Amino acid sequence: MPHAHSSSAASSGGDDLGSTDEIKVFKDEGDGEDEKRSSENLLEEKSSLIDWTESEEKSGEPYPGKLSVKSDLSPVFGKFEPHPAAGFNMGYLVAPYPYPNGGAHPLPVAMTGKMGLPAGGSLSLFCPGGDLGQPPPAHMGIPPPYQLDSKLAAGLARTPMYPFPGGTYPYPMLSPEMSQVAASWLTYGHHFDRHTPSMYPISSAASGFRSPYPTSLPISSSSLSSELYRFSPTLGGGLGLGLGPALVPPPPSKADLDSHHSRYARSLEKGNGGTPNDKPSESSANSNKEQTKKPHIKKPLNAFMLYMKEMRAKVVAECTLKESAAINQILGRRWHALGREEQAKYYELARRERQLHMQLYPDWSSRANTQRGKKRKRKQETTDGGNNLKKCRARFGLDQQNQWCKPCSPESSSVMVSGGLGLLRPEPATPLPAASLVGSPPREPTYVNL
DNA sequence: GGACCTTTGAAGGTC
DNA sequence: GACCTTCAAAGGTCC
Repeated sequence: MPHAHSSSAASSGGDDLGSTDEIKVFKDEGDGEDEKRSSENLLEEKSSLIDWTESEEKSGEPYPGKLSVKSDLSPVFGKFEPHPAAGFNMGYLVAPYPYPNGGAHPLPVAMTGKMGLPAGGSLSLFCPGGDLGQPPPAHMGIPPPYQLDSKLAAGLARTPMYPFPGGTYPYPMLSPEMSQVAASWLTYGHHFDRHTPSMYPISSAASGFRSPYPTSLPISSSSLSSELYRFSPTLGGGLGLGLGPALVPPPPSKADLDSHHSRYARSLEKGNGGTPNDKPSESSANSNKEQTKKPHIKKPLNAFMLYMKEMRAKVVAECTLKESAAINQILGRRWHALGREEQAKYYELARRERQLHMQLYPDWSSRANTQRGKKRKRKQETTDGGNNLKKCRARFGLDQQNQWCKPCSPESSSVMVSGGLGLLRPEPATPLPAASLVGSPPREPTYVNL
């Protein structure tokens, strides 16, 4: 069976930064030795980065690591080198890293941009008056660099699911304390994150990778070596990038990883139909039982998820919001407002997450993950009014009820328009008539042409 | 307790 | 190749 990651990535063109070529490099240059490179080596290199990060903070010296900016991408992908970008920690980048075009990304970058703030430091784009108070740009997003041109040419955009009628955002405005927080961000500049107290039990050895993210998951070397260990950007995939709790664990020992890998390899082999060495006497019932016990290896986080993980806490504090749906919409806008280079950092991080995930779980596939997942989200769209009500309201918003399907229309049903879904925005002053509604709405495309 | 909401992106399946 | 579906995170809400 071909490798799920490399095959799909190569066939689909990859997700970022010209990964098609990169994957090709990965496969072509892999003489076996590099591909067998163990994760503990990676983690050791992370440790060196940690050490360097701490020293850099004192001396201001650039990362003296193995990699320099090269026009050739192969070192990054093919050999999984400790990338200087791994020093991108707590809101500042510590070294240049290569881009597909061979160029170097000058770093550090302005943190106002990283935070989705205007370069001038104005608070106008904060959620109370900026993020949500302005209509989304015609071009909602900055696609990954590898597809930027094509998407721009296509004029693709995503329609927001949470409309804010009248260009106003109904959530509480920036509180005084949060104004201070916001101001402190601007004041602290590119090291703003280090002022955010970490809630993680980070060892002193890893303290160079401070994390602003709260977590309830105590991370220890023992937990890493347990069966409960699962891939997460916060657990080992982060390369110490400061994007979440998973990115800042103390490196597990070699024994831990050996044990972990071997157990997982066996687990995954069984889960994927077994190996020639599997005992044929194993009953299907036992197999199913074991399967249910297998830890769920989650997908590596994509660029936006990494961005959300990093920025969520700030948005929550800034907007005094807790509803993730609303927060995610804010983050979605901020994501689109990010500069191309800023986004590229997250695409780079996401790529590394996937690379590490591939190395840790070479037999993992999203397909198997879906089949064996604990939950199955997002029921298929049904024709019942209740479900469509949620869909239409969420999809089009209360100010675009003319686009609701007939069952959802307030004129054709007795369903209350306001109330019910707590996440929905307040009813507009003058609801649009539910005219020209015929049948159910078409399945919404992810993007719409403008 | 679990589905749902919301966001973007990755991956895999289908046609 | 286009399109569709699911799942990653997150926490409030609803059933």
